[in-house]
Amino acid sequence: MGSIVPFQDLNLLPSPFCTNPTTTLLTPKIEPKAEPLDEPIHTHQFEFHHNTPGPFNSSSTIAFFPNSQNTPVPEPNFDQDNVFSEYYRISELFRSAFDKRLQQQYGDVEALDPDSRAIVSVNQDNQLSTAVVSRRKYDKRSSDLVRVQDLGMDDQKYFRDVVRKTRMLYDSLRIISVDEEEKRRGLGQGRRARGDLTAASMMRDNGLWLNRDKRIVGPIPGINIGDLFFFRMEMCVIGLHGQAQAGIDYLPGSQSVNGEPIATSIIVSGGYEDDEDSGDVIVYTGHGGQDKFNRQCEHQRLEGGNLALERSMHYGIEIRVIRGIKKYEGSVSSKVYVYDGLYKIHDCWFDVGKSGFGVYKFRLLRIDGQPEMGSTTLKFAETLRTRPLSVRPKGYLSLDISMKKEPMPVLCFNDIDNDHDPLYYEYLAKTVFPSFVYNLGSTGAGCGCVSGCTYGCLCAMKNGGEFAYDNNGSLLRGKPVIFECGPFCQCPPNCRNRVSQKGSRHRLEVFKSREAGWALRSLDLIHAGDFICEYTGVVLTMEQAQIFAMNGENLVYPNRFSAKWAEWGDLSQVLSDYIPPSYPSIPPLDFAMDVSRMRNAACYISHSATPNVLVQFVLYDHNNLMFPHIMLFAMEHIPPMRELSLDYGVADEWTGKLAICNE
DNA sequence: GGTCTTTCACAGAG
DNA sequence: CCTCTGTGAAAGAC
Repeated sequence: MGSIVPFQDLNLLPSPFCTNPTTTLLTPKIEPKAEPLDEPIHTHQFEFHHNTPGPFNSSSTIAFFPNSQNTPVPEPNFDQDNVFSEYYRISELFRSAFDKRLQQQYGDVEALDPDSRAIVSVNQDNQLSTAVVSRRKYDKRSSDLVRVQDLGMDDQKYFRDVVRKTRMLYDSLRIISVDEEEKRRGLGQGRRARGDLTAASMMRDNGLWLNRDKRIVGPIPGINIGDLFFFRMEMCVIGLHGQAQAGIDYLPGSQSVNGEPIATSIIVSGGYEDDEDSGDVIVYTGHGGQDKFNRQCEHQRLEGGNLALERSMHYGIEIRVIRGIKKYEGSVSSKVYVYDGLYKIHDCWFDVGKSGFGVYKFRLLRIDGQPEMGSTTLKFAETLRTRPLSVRPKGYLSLDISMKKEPMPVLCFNDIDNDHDPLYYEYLAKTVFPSFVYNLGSTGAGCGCVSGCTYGCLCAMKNGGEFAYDNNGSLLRGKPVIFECGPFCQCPPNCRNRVSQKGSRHRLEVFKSREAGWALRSLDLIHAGDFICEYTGVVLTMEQAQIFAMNGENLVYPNRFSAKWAEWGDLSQVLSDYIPPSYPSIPPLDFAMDVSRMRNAACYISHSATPNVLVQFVLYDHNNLMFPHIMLFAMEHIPPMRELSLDYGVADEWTGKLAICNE
């Protein structure tokens, strides 16, 4: 049995090597007008073991504070078979044991007197807890304050995947709903649809918002420092910040165990003139006292979020900080939000603001030992894009290894050793297929849209009656293969159905990292669904590939990439009657690619089981289904400077890295 | 449990 | 650039 983690001693940084995840239910049950916690709350700790696989694996420990102070705690007498795998069920169990309100709400819950500190006994078959869960509508946020820490690698991967899929669905819904709206009204007619709001409400109606069954203090599982968001609703959906507009998110006093509000996250967007933001130190202004033009017109009061921040300072509770940055290049919206990590509030005072009215101010200091702030990286990348040598005088081997074969430069950077390897390959901007590929199949079938393609054109029909991309060039729905307009079409080059054939729109950088060898990143932010680049090489038939393989060459086998395209734009989770458009089935791909002499930036992309890049097959310059182009799209918003990764679908022995790049 | 109020949105117009 | 406006939605307060 471990020890309970006192508030003051929290290890705030999940160690990647820690295999013993713990969740602490926080009940800041302090006597009214309590002094700061000089001594840890002394309690026994219960451990609740559960063996079924789930988000918390079998080594998980759930620790919690019993609800009051000094009564002796009986040693828990658990039946080891009473096991629950899902976190929320455990949460419900604790709630039923300690919360009389739940008993009033659900008469059939067998909740004991909270003061007895005994765990409610539950039927062997879990029927009680599932009954509670199914009856409970998660239309309101929970009042359980919880801290999740020390997640093991498996749990981190699990939550990262849940968050990624949720965000992917959100973005698909947002893009598709805007696209449908424009289809209905015509491009540029009237006010643009608020896809950010539509997507959020559809997901809420389907119970797909994350972390509503608990209020998380500290890090959100699956969210890393530096992660980007383009809409406030995006952060609501995953539970990073639950307010659609307000800057301070908090558990209200009316729901708190001791009646005091507790703040959990803030957004620093520059909406208050008295803010001072110097990165590690923030002077944050409380809310209130503004008129509708955001001008301070009266004194602020110590209530709501302001009081919550003060109470969080009192208890030493960490605050998530998200920064909003206006007009960042490449953003699909007017703002970019970046998660910058955890801060603690050190001071709170009432001050006279620039307006002459009284405002509350909070000095926050960033907690040490966290990864670099995402906003710092965003700013760094901004200068790197325009003047790379001013911030990095050493380390650049080339400012464009593509030698202008790509529309954007492909940089090459190494500041850790003398390896110049990427300079020695001929840069291949587009895959070239054997000539017979171009001769097979009907080559004359192009669309005749002389003044640009519209819905219903021949190429749209080939894609199941819709275009594969929206007007920003984002992938709408993944398909077995996408048919872009090509040389047989009459449409102009700016046609919306010619996204991937134009090459990368982002400044890519091949770089050497200590962990993964040569790798790839972007100096521009990449929006989820954006085209990144083609994966090029010299195409070999399988007969040729066998000879190459016998000579020890490592080849790329396109049919091995995991079929992540199927997850992109799959709306079956929110639309029960959603039937994916029917696609022509394509034959299994029967070729390999040699990248030992000619290659582009793509072959430096690292392997990951939770990748941020997906493969989508595309045809445009010929109609041979057996030989599509391998096109790469972003599966999530990728911040500048973050390493790109791809699921090569390779076996375990091929760990971490495509061997061909490190030969 | 409704209804009201507050809120560091968002996009487009001028 | 800025300011302003309409529409909008969540959630806390009462």
